[in-house]
Amino acid sequence: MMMMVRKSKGLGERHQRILDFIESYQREHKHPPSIREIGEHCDISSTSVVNYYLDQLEKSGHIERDRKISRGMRLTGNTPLGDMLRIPMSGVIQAGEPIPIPSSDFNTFSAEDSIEVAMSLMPAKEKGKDLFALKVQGDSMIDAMINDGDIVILKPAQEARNGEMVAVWLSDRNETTLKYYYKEKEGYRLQPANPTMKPIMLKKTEALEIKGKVVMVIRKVDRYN
Amino acid sequence: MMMMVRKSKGLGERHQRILDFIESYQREHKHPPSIREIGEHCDISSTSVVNYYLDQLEKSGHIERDRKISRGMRLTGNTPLGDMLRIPMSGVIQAGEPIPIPSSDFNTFSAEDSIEVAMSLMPAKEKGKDLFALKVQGDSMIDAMINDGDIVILKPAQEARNGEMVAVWLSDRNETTLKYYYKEKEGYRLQPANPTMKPIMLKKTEALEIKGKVVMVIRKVDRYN
DNA sequence: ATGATACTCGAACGCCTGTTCTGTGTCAAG
DNA sequence: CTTGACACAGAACAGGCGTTCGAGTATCAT
Repeated sequence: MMMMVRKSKGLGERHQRILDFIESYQREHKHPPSIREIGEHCDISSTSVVNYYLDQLEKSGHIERDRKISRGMRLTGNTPLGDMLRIPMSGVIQAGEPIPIPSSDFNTFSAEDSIEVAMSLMPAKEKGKDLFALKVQGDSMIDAMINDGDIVILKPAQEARNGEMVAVWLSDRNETTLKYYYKEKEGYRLQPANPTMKPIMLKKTEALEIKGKVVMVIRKVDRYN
Repeated sequence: MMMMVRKSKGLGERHQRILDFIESYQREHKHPPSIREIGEHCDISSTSVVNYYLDQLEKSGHIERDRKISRGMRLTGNTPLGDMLRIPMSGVIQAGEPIPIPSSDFNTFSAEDSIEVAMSLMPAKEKGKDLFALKVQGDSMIDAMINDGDIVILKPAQEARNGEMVAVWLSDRNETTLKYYYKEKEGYRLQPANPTMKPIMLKKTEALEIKGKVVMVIRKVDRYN
């Protein structure tokens, strides 16, 4: 007989697999799977075993269950309701400091600082899941029409096409900024979103590090409340 | 026997009642009701009658059904998943024209132009349901740090407290504008969000109509894509 | 060895639930 | 008046589903 991996603490492979299945099933069918369906897709032949794991997942707080009710289970903590995007807040962005790109460690359930955005609000194909959000600190982005306290949602990128708004690090000036990006024959033009302000012209020799593309800006106007 | 209200077109009272029940049940139990539960709470004694109405609601597109699956129904169009707000887009806002306040006719299912915003994104107690959204047209709001194409979410209001950002109609100037509102002894001060710009000072005699409070600003940066 | 613990299986039980069929009363059109 | 669509009730059927129970098998500390 094969050896079984033992993990008295934390999630075993089976737990993770069940969790993943519930999520993908929910996304596809718009409702949770039954115990037997979980068993089939996770190679568990007995419904009692699935129930056994479900109990553990409930005790560990990963799911909630409505006993007796058919398919009465749901993931907790995240609310992956299919049309909501959860974007991690990986820090602040300010003129004087580089952008804190989120570490790429795939921490499935550490949804601490994050914001939720409706899928339907997301432009085009940006619905990928490597987006991250930053809180703007200071008034240094006013020429990008972005206020102190605003939230910018970025997609990691090292290069950009003309006309895209990017977050760049200008090492020569030791400065982070958000501008519309244009590559021109003599160098780069960084155009502020505010049409009344003038662009920054860069020669090809000057260092310009693209850190990401701006996907969305959100401003909560709840100050003085 | 009692007379039955007939409405071959549109939703009858029963349809509406079932729809409402499904929504409230879902919110409370995190999963849809069964046919029998609908019957009990809507005073329908037969499961077949509930099924009868459910079929109609499905055909009319108000719900989706997974036949054979227990509690396999869900509201469509709105996705009232408890933590999503649906805000109607009631038009555009531009400097030269008054704000189109949404007509207050309570059209339950005409969710045509609207945007979805996660509850968790909403400031404080603004989670009321009389919010409305406007698309900014033109560059006239740049001193409010708001771009052409941005979406502003407003709460209807006729008065405001100091420090709140309001949408006002200045009839003397024939102009709509978004500013921070301050009532001062000599009149009103309308402060632009952009700290580099100067406020508008108004005397008490000048007309100032507050139309709403700004709750949120959303900018989708998907142009040139 | 031995018992405790963790894990797995298979089957049976019984409620819950969607489906279907028969029948009844109402109302408008022919 | 007849007819047929419509709204509704009630009962019975069959399958889905969570639950429970008895039993078996590793792994490990004692």
